[in-house]
Amino acid sequence: MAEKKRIILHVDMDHFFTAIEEREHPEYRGKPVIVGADPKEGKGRGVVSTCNYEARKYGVRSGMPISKAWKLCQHAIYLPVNYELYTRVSERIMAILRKYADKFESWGIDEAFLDVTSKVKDYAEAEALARQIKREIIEKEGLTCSIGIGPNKLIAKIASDYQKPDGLTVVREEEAEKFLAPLPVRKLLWVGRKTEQKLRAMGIKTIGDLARRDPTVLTETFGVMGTQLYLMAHGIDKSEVEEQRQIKSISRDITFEEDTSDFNLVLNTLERLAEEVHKDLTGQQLYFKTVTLRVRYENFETHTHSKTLPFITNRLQDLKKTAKELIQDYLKPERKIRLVGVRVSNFVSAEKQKPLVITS
DNA sequence: TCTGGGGTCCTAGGACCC
DNA sequence: TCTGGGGTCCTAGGACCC
Repeated sequence: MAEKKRIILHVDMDHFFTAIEEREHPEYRGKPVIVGADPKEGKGRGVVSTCNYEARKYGVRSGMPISKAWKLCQHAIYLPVNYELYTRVSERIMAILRKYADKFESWGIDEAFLDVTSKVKDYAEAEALARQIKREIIEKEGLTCSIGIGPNKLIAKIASDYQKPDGLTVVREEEAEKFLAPLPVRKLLWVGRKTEQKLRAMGIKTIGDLARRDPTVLTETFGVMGTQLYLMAHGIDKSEVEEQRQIKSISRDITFEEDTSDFNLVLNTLERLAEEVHKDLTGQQLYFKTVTLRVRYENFETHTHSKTLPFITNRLQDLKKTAKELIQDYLKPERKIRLVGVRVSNFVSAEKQKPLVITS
């Protein structure tokens, strides 16, 4: 017997951070709200994390430098990012979503994929299920979301973005190519600014343009990504909704308030970051082999330098010592530093490697 | 446009081993 | 002595996601 066709939902919370802030502070409603870096009267560093729809009317967008947001909308309510709060809300919402799915995959703090294949018999039932999910999130959390329904993750994701906020878009398998064709290539997963530019140079603007291209040419130009692009343009995506993804790395980095050539400050900051990474690491009961240091100079030139140890460890002293060794080459009096960061990776199961483990 | 922070995946070159 | 091929690991950089 043939496999039952999958039905996948993608749930995307509407302007999540600002929606939570508005819920906590009803007096903000109807006003432009921007969550992100401190604008400091237009001199602030960093970017907009999320903005509500009132702020978007002024041209403010997430990812935009906060100094530009300030120019566009000085009278907005500017708030710092309260991750602890958003994480708590996110965990409750994910718990709601999880129970509706055969397979569940969270995607960042405010999105999730649900494979509901065995829960519904057709798209009409899937739509009813989506309405029920939206109702429950409104009732329990007072927040709206947009949901896309499709035969795979790609279509579901693009569909959830199609009508916002509080949207619900259903795209059946037989409608998929027609639905995608007029959309700009940028809507596809993994097509960012650079790939969009490269495609545009080839005369490809819409997903339909892409679908008509010779797949071998795409593969020659983009490698593995080219094959993927061709399949996506035809609405094909075989990737599964994956329950638990394994952690591959843990990192912390920080941009200084001002670019600095104070190497004591840089080293002390690096120690602090190493301690935070270590705290996470022990919380997850992981052992690492590789340490990567990241430095960004004032001109935004960014370098990484990494070292793989000949043993696996979870010791803070190994992390600190290696990070400090790795940064030495980058401490140059004439080059001011904008950012430092440290990452651990190459995790090895402690069980398997017992004879080599060094513990504190 | 003067560009955060936490992640994943891919590529390409070189070292090293058989 | 001037030279293969396959496999794996490491390193640095870059694109992309939220």
